[in-house]
Amino acid sequence: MAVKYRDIADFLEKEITEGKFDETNKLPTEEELAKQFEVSRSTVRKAVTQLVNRGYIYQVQGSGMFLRKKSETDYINLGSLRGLTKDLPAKIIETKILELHVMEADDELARRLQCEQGAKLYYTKRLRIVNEEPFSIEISYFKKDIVPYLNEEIAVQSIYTYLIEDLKLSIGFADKVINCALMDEDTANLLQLKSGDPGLIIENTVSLTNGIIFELSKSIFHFQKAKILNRVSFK
Amino acid sequence: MAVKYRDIADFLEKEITEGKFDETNKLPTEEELAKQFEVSRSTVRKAVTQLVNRGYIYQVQGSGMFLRKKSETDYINLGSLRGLTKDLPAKIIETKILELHVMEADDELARRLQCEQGAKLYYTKRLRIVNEEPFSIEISYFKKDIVPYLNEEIAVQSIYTYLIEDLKLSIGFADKVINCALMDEDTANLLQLKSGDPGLIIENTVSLTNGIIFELSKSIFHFQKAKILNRVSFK
DNA sequence: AAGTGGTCTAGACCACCGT
DNA sequence: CGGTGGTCTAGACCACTTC
Repeated sequence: MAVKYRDIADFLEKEITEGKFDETNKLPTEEELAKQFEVSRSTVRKAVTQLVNRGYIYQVQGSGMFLRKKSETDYINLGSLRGLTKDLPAKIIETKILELHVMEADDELARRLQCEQGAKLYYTKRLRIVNEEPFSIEISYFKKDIVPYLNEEIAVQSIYTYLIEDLKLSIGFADKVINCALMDEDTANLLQLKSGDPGLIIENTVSLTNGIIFELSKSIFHFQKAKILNRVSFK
Repeated sequence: MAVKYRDIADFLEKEITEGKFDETNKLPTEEELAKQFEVSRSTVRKAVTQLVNRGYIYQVQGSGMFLRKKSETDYINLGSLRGLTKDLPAKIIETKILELHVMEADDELARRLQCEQGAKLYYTKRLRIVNEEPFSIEISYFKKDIVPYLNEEIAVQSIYTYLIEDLKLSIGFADKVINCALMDEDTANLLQLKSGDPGLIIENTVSLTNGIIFELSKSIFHFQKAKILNRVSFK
């Protein structure tokens, strides 16, 4: 059930964000952590690797494990599944459902979702509002055979929390394409911008751990309000 | 010197990109690879993890290791250090040096580079040209105590190749912030766009493995020509 | 020289997929 | 049930930093 290295990583992540190591700016040694959690050094190293990949720490051979500078909040985190609520914890997030219904995949959608033409999909278009100002528009398509049910109550909150905790889906990987384009009038109006203003766009193709694509989404962000953060480790 | 798991990862990466596994769409089992490379299964798993993180494959417990759909070329790869030449292999890349000189860090730069005010920096501003059309403008600051020498000949080619292969720097991690903003007239002109057109921007703070920041950069991309790709694995 | 992370091994056992 | 990836251990030795 519980996996040790992930538990340890989550535990340490919490300690880090709570500032437990801020004085020294350093984590205990691997050996000390192994003793503390009563696991082998290999398991500690696996946990620590998670923290490196999540962007919290870096390791220096011969020296130790150090905290990375805390990232400012208010960035959209590209490398996580967490969604706006967690990315912008200090803000008030609201969601307005503009559309939500079942439809059939056309040519294009079938190709991009790797499914049959005519396959049933949930379609939703949502307006995300941050601190009472329009922030982004999110258009998503979910394969209905994988996400058999979706309603407004769920879509107003975090769809991903529902997918993971209720439907027990295990998300495997995603392709994210980021670009910038001029918006049409409808989109601009929703974001309280002018037709012809640009939007910052993330297109997302998400697969389960077994490799099956289950979601396609397109998020259009208010270009003056959204910044995307990506923390990379090379190793 | 050579590290086994990295050699194996690089070797397999090459085989994958050359299409060696395209028929089956599947890699050999971990055990088979261990036998082939004459290493332990743990070492194979470490190599394979690299390929997962690089976005080439995904693993399914109980089933095997499968190729991810090849990403279209023509995307800027966010997760790598490779630079335009490798990201856009089918294109002709040219670089025009607009500025290159040593300067001193002001307040703001000192803060962002975590160095003394007045510390010497290399400053360079380059125009990147793809298939004979302006593609992006890249402004970089390098700490001179870490990058003691830089000239036009180097800056016209891949600065990172120089840093890694000649200066033997080992890059540790980076913070990348992506956003979209309207360009001033100078920048727009360089990209053959109109003042007020948007630019797709990546701001990059790069550290060595020992945690010391050595570069700050800002790349402004032609909004109609650039797309950024990020492949994420959740595990 | 001592401390600390990095690589690698050999092996045990578990969890999941497909037949 | 056999095949294959996932977790975990105990220990050896190496590479780098720090003093």
